[in-house]
Amino acid sequence: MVMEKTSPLLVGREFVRQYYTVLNKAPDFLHRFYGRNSSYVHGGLDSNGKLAEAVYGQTEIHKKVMSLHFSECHTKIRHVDAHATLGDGVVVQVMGELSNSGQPMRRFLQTFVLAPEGSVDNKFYVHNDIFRYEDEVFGDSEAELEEESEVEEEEEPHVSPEAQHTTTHASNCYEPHPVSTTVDQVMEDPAADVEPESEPEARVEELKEDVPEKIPEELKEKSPSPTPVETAPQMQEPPKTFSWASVTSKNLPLSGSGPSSGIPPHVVKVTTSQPRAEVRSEASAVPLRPRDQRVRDRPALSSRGPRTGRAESEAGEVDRGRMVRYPDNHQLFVGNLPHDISERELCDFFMTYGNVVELRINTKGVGGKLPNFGFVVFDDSEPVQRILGARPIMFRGEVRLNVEEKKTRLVREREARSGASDDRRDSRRMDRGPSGPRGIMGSGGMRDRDNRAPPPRGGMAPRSGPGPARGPARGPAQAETRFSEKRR
DNA sequence: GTTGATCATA
Repeated sequence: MVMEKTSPLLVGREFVRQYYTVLNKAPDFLHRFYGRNSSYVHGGLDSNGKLAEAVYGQTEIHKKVMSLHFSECHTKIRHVDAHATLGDGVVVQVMGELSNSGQPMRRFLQTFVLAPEGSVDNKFYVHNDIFRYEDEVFGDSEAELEEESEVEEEEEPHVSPEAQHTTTHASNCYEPHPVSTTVDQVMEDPAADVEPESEPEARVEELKEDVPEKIPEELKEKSPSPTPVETAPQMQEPPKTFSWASVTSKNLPLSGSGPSSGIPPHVVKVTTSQPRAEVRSEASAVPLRPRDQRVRDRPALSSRGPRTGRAESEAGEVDRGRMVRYPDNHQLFVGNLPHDISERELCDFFMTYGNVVELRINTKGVGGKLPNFGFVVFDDSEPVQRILGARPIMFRGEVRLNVEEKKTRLVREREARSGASDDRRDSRRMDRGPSGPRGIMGSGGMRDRDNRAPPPRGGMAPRSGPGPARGPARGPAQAETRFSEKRR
């Protein structure tokens, strides 16, 4: 399982997040995901009542998109499949429901073929985009509906068992929550005002990665590890900014190349994670090193994970086999857990801070004590820092979780010997202050070349308690946004 | 109250 990072599934999920976010927030930029030879069809019937045909090329796609008048387009993603395909591409199939302009949700099936951008690894653009509404294909007469419903039931078991599990679980931990882009507040970020630029083709390059960046916060979560940025009070604002590009790119080695020149489309970069050394030739992944300079060593991420397994297994297999360990700084020790907590609940809780790659609640103490601590592993150290900085972390609004960066035995011993408490305090102090002298957390590093800094991410605690948390109250909001979809 | 287990090896 695992290796989400490098896997096509990861790529697909990230893409999905970005795509639907753009669709919701800035549909006029949607065309940037495409290239000159891309194909696009988005449901609809032509004058003869037949399914609409595709249009080709970014310019036509842009026109088409505009003609569809996306507005307040909300999407609920029910399932995402992503496989590596020919030419180092990734084929992504999305099943979900979409509502445009306040209309009722309609089920759809959308398939994307993401092709490597070419000049730079890990960058992709949408080469094909096929979207169909279920009702347009199957019809929606009542009779049919009934049948459908029956079918559904039957089918669901089919699909669902797996799909749902995946989703469920996944949705808890890994799945992109349906990007219901309802992000309101969040959007306040500058990004929101994406300037409507025009000339797609012309500017694509510039914008390429911009759009995504500005997008919703959900995407942001993955922002690359923050470059040490001082985050002032703002940090608390909308948290994560991130772009597909950045996300993916965050670990990219090559990212250096800023602009991918030459290629038109809004390119999506994907990151896969792997340790630096591995330059891979294998199918998908490419690991890498974040562009951020602060990256020093990045151990590879491993692929195992308890629950994640399933979800990831679909795609993760590519890298399977490779074992890697998660760096300690990607791991968060969580103590003072309520005894009745489940991994799932914990996962839901921490997902709002970043991508949870693995999570375990220690059950060791079974012999008498109940488990009250666990580890949450993220795909980056940044969420860990943010969490530490957001202490106190209140869970269920009442329990203050004891979150700390995972300590190795050695460290603990050392601390024990030399006044650990002091150390600990110090560390906390530092962590906390986003505004502190060295805000480490931050917003990071998004890669914007334009310097549009992503809004600091900060607010974190999904449910920040009363505490003086430095976490502004936004945390909750954010969390809610995400959770809302997931839970459904 | 409290910091795991896992892989395979030069």
